[in-house]
Amino acid sequence: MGHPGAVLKPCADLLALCDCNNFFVSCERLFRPDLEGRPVVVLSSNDGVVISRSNEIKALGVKMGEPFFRVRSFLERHGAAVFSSNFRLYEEVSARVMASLRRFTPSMEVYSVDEAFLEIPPEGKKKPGEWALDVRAAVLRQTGIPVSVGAAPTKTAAKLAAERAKKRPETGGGFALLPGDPWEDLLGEVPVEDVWGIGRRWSDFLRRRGISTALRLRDAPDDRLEKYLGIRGLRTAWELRGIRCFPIEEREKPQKSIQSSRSFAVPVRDRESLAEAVTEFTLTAGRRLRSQNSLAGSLSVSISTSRFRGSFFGARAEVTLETPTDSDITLMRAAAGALSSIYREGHDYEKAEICLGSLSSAGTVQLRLFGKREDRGAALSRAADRLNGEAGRRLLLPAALLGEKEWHPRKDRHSGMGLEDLEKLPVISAEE
DNA sequence: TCTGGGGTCCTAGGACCC
DNA sequence: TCTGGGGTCCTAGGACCC
Repeated sequence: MGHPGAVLKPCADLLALCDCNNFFVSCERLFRPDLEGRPVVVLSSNDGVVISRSNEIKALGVKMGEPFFRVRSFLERHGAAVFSSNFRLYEEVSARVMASLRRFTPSMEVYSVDEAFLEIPPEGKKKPGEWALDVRAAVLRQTGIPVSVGAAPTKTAAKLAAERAKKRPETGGGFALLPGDPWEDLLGEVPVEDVWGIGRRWSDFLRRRGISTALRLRDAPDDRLEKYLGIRGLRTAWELRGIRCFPIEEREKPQKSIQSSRSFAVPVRDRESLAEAVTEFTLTAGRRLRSQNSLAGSLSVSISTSRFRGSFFGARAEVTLETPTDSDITLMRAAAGALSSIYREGHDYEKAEICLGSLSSAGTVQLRLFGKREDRGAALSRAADRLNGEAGRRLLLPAALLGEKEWHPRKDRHSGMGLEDLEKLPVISAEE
């Protein structure tokens, strides 16, 4: 014992993971009930790779992250519906799912756009399996999104429970994994690489040492785990023993860094286009910076050519800002300076990225340090946020960014749907 | 022709200070 | 010319996640 930082707390409490099934696909199906039962995929930016798959697609053997060009004709042959990603829609639907979940729990952590950990309330602890099914039914009724709910003493175990609920129709989409025999049985069936927190490198390493299942990971010696996988790996094993090491973190913490990047639809050679892209990404990051009420203390710009063709060139420059800021004008100026310090002619650039770092709270103290000019820039940026927010698109922007750009990511198969488009909503008759 | 975008945490090693 | 221990902070890189 004596592992500092690991919270040794016997599992009197139960928590649950609620995981939306095939989330992006399910969002697209909200507007296209005719796609129920049909193969559907959603593609990444630039229609590059498959990032969400319906069950029918999974059954056809199409993998997550598969480049679209490689499966395109295969998908056509099978009559699959293909969508470009529409993150604005997915975020709106996500907010509704989370609101629906909050009614079931005193404490909840939004873990990702399609997942949340919930503390199970006292009444749910008596029959956690039934409680899980209730949650699933309510979310489906209220939002139209199918979810899987797994209940267990720890997050790592709840992940396994939710996976079981998703994969086995007989569970009805809800499953409770409680210490005892079923616990051992299930852990024995789960490949070690399917455990939350065990990725490619670690599972290869573990398998080479005969640790091929979640059960074997649970029973591996602490000193070896800590030596080879570090504290995170050790905690994962403890969680499989039913000891809670990763608590539910209810309070939403502000992000510590904010990045914005895109691959270009076509290679970019000239400095001007690259500068446009960097400016656009800076505006995107700036808006998110202000929305979480932070100031950036540093900013970095990276540019690179394709990883897949020709000889690779990449460069990165980081600048420390004189004063932490949330002014687009200051950020854009810094980004332009960083870009010109790394730009080299003669390369086919495929991607640019900007990252805001050293974030601090835009609260009390720093504001007094601001000079007048900085104040104006920040105020202007916030006014733009307000206008653009109300319009639902970018109305106010630098002239250089007006119009369609060749490098803008392709979205040939965008559904164009949003929850605010009432006229576009399909009319369906549903039985409750 | 065509291969995503956005995060977090941990650790090792170097710089620097006493 | 050779030579110590210990602490802190920072950064880069690696691992993981969705």
